[in-house]
Amino acid sequence: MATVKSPRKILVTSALPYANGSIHLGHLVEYIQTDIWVRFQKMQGHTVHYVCADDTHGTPIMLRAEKEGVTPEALIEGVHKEHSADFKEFLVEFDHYYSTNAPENKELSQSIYKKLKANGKIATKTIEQFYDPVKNMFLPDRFIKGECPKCHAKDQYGDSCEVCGATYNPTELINAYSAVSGAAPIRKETEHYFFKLSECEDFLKDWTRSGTLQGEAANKMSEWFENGLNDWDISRDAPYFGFEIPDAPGKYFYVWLDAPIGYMASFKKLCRDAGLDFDEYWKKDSSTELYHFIGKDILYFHALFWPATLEFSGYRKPTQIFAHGFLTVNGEKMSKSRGTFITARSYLEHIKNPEYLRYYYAAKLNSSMEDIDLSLDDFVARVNSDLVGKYINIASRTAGFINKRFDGKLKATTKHPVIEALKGAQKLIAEAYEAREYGKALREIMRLADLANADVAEAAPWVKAKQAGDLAAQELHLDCSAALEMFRLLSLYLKPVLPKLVAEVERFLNIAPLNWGAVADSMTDGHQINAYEHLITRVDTKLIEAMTEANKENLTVSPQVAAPVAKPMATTVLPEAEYISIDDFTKVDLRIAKIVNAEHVEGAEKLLKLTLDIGEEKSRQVFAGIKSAYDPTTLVGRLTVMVANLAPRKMKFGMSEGMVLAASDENGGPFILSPDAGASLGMRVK
RNA sequence: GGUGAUGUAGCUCAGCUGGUUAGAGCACAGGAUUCAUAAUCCUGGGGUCGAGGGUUCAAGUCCCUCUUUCACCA
Repeated sequence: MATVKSPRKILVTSALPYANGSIHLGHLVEYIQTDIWVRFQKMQGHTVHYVCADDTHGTPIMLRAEKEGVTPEALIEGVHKEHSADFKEFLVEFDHYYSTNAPENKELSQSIYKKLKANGKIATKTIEQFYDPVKNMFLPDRFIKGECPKCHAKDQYGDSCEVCGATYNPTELINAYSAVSGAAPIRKETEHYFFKLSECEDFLKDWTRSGTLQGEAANKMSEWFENGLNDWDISRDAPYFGFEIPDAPGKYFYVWLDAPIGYMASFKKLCRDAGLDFDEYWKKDSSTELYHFIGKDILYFHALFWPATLEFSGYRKPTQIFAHGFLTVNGEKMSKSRGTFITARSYLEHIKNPEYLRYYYAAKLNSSMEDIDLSLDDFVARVNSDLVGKYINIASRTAGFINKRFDGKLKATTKHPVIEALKGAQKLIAEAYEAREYGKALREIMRLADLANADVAEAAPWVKAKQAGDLAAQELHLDCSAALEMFRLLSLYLKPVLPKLVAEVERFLNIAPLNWGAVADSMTDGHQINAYEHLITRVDTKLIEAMTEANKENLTVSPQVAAPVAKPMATTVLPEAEYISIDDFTKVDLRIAKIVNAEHVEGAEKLLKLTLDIGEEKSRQVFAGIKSAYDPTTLVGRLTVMVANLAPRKMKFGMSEGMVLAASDENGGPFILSPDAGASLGMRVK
């Protein structure tokens, strides 16, 4: 498969970034992963088109534009420029980078919709939704805020609580308000359009089994199948920034309907500009290949809606979906407070060289959906040791002899064991790239670089350089030429990852742009190279520190916009309406309880079963969500505080007759309470 | 709550369909070398492979239970 037989025709996409924010290090995992694959395929001599676009529609864009006092079109145009510049600097080389807000996309979206409708795959249904009576618009869940029904944290989103992690429906929020106008939302009926995904189950099950998905993704799919497929709501009511649905005034396509069609639209524009045949790539029985690189979070859209949409509107389906995991930084979710929420721009400003990051990501990437970790210490160590210490060092330590002693002319090398080993690794490396096992490819390449360095050490050119005589000179010439030939091959193998650096290597070695076929070549007798100038510098740890510091500062600076609102919250007392009376408080019967037994609950992840004695005839059984912090055996015998008059509640594992109190926040806990010495079981807490 | 992943040396990770004394890079220690932006080479220490059961002649690798971290769904 590796070397060119008949060239393949391949269309590749990366997921469309939303035009509502900047590209950050997490996004870049995917674009770098895709770009490496595309460059590798192009080096193989295949015909590859790599397209992408900004995802520009939806309520968040509309509202943000409004807030900034610009049109949505102006907003997305600015973001498009910013995104394009970021990608370019990270050497992500799209053949076309478009926008979903483009005529081609409108045309395709509407015609696909019409075909789905003609195929009986569209239904309408009247549903009830939240509506902002002041702003006169329907509200997505994310734009409804209120008090969490579980922990009563304020200002939580309509779908889940960021403080306690509870999930719920917007209807359950206490004192719900619209994040847009602040008004209390009302319920209102509206007619929506649905794609009948429920009718596509058989097709999708077949498609899933056809080798289009990674094993883990297929597992995920079967989980979804078990739950049953629901019809997909594809319409939104005006006002909405997007495309209108044909013959449905005031109804717009939901952003996720036209986003993947944006892949087609971007390619369509490329076809028009470059004279390619759109239908050859998208017609139902196309023999070309189509690959989508995505994050695992959007597998649902790409593995269910998207193939079904294509199938029932008469297009080809993706050859494969390549899902990757998320990025963590230093083992944790990217965090603004820790300074690890790093934008592409911020990286460029501080670290400058994008190829360090490309190399590090490549070293960590494989074909699975596992998350990958950017460990900043490891990043510095790895880049410095692999790239500077091993790879570039080979040229750096031998080129000087060639230039000084031999006028920059090489000696052809024959039958050198290390060069043979390097050439012999071609297949393994190509297979690893093809399978998106970049980590494996780079491990092999670095093993070969070690071999090259060991060979130079054994040849000891610096010894021969001091010896007199033709023989020593000839050997010196040969040894250093061989080292540079090794360097040429290593450069070739690294080129998909480090295109810019290798372009400089090509200039230094004075050779044509390397492609995979050049593995078989060698630099010939008398080949003239250029003077060596050092090609790469080490990463300085200080730059990393400066970057994380700067990103921390960003956070403390930017909230100033919100500060006038936020500040009074912290300093002023609660408004009177929030007070409770002493009577309210005394309704809560708090008691000192003795934990007489505590045990694990089979099948429960968070719960412990406690038996509490508060001096009643019968002890109480209480389930408490404290398993993560307490070993049951250490709890037995100690005193704590319980709510004795909480209504008993039936839980999956039995009745819970009360509640123990515990403190926690995002930094830790839960911590249960203990009374001071002297308190005894059954005492009332008041 | 359910589901899918995940846990291997100080750090970051390899270990395919179970098979000799568990590997790499970095870090660390000792030695060599000085061509190379302190890079390179050789040698070495270091792991009850998350925990406990089980299957097997044989398990990091298969099965069960528990546990860590992460994600998705409701």
